[in-house]
Amino acid sequence: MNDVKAGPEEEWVKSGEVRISDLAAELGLTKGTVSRALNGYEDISKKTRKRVMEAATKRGYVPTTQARRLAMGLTETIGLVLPPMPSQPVNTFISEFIHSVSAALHLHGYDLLVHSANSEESEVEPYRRLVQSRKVDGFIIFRTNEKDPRVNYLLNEGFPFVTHGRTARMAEHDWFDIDGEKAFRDATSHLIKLGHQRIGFVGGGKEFFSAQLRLKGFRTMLEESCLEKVPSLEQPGDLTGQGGEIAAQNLLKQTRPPTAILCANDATALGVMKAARELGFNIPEELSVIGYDGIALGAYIDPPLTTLTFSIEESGKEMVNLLMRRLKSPDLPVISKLASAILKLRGSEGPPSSIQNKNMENCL
Amino acid sequence: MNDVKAGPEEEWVKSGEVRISDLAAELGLTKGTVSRALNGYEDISKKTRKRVMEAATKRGYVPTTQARRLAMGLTETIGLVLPPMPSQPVNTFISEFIHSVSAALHLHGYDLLVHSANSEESEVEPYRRLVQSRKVDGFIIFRTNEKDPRVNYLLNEGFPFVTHGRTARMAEHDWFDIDGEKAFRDATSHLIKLGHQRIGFVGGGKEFFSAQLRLKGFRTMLEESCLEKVPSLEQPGDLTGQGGEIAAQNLLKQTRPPTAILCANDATALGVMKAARELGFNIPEELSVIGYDGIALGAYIDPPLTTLTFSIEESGKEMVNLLMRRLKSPDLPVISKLASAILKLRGSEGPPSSIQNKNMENCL
DNA sequence: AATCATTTCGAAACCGGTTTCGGTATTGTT
DNA sequence: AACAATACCGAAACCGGTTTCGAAATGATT
Repeated sequence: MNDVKAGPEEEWVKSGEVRISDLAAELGLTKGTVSRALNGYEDISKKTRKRVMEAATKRGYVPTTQARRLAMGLTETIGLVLPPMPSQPVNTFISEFIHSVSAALHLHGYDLLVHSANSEESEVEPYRRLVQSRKVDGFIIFRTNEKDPRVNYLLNEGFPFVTHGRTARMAEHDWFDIDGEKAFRDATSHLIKLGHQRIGFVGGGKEFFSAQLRLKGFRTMLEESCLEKVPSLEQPGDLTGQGGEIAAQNLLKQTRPPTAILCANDATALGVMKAARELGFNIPEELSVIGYDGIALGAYIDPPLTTLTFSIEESGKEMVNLLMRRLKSPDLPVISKLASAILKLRGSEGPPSSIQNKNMENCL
Repeated sequence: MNDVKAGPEEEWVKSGEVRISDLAAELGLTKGTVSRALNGYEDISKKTRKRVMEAATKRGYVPTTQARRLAMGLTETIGLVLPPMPSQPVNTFISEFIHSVSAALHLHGYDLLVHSANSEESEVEPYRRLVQSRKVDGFIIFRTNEKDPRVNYLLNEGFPFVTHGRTARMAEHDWFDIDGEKAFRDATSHLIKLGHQRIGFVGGGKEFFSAQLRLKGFRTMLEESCLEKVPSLEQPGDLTGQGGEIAAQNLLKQTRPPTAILCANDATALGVMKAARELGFNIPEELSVIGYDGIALGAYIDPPLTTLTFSIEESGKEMVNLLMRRLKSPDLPVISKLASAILKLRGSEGPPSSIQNKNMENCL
């Protein structure tokens, strides 16, 4: 019954004011004992444990996070570094991803620290800072490059992390990814079955591993279907709408333009559609377009954009699971998980206007 | 030169391994002295300060954040709680906002803790938890309601925060907002100048203060222009595409449909455009549509969506400034900042097909 | 009843910093 | 040269928890 603080009785109602030493003094115990009682140690009698618990809830005791973490030598925090924002952000992926990662982390008692990279400094600098100041226990990395400096740094440092996307060193770290190769095989196959024979592809930057894999899926399916690979039908892009416009112009101004265009993402597809409209191509009658990402906005445009979609929520959850496993037992072998995208038909694709009905069932 | 740790010389290369006590021992000083030297106290001689600094950089010493924060009694962290995700997020606001807030906080040495609210529990629960566990020093709140439980809780608790958006208690807390009323006056005025006389409005939920203010701006300008207020032309919405579709159907199936529709946000506008297409209205010839938010994708649809836009980056910066000011001097009077949106003409509006050329210059 | 095993808790070290206080050593003054 | 003032640094408390260790109290065993 020592005075917690000079003041009226209601003082204790205010949250965040009672410390473990207050509880201990009030109960006539030491703070060590109170701590163990609260944390379920076996060497506390049922009776005193009950006393402690009741006092704790009554007084609204919540341990001070900073102190707990310092004592336990962990931060219970995961870092997520946002890449520099594109001038025209087109995708809601990031916010959905943050949302799901944060929710999943919360189930494990972890917090999410979001840091933004400014474009002037090196890509790994934010990671280095967070590691050195010991602000996080691990990282969630997304939008990996094939040769990823962030991955190199963290591997070298022996610091836990999981990537969304594969890298050249994927055998050395946990990762989660969408099977973009299969996705684009599926989409290509779908177009071929519709009767398309000249299919264009607008890719992403060479640095994005995922974009490369999507291209690979496209090529693979062309080959399996005995369609010749036409280099001029493969256009580079940059995963933006503008890039899509330019690429579409390159494709559609050719003497024999493609009857369908596959795009490495939805932003690109929107640019392609815009350019196609301006060049007088009707979609989907004269040109089929398929994107990748499943952005919700795609359902509202005319025609609605057919796209490859996947669950961002699942991505977040799975990545958190991988990371938690790694934090608990750092020496387990690396594992990975590949999820698949599904083709969401919405209307921007259809059979080509003039179906040249070659027999394509057997290749030779 | 006592052994820092048994091991080879390279041990110190690994980051995050050297503590202040290591430095102190190496220099023959106490850790208190080292700390003061590093933090610019005046009672340290130039010579030893230099010695300490050099040793610190040489050994790559970075103070452990948790310990610093515990000792100093602050978290240097700001909390941002994400509202439950809509099933069809169409807006990139959140990710841009997080990005700018995070970057601005970083300039002040603060971190951003992102927490996601799950929809089952009370809206204030995440805030309560973060306050009680002392994980943050303040909050950034966005998407305020007129009567906002979060604001009530934090005001009652005396905990620092800034809102993006006004509330019923805006006189009691710092806030930043976009002048949605003026924005919608401008947009309405623009439509009236184009010759529109029957203008529809699709609002947001009644709980969103901002949506109410936008409606108010719409009504004000109608009144100033001597256009009669037609209740059936004001439709409620929910800030989603679906809500926009339904509202548009209600508007366009009327015997005298509006020639233009103002939407409380871009998602709504997309739904309106979709419904209009399906009902056979050409945009902008037969129906003008204007949205609010300035989403980048609006530029890629057909026709490109005219919208009211504002700088999300500025919003983030300003809010951080307000919050930092509050943290530094808690007793300063509350201040607020109102920024304005600008009308970005992209093509989804134009003069009505049949201009009834009433003289509207003078009201009476 | 003496001995041993268990249960239960207190004492104290520790996590890695910051900050206050006081004591030398040095400088300045006359 | 004696004394006061100042510069500089060490010692120790502190932030608020966790965890180890050992001792006292209790219970079980023979």
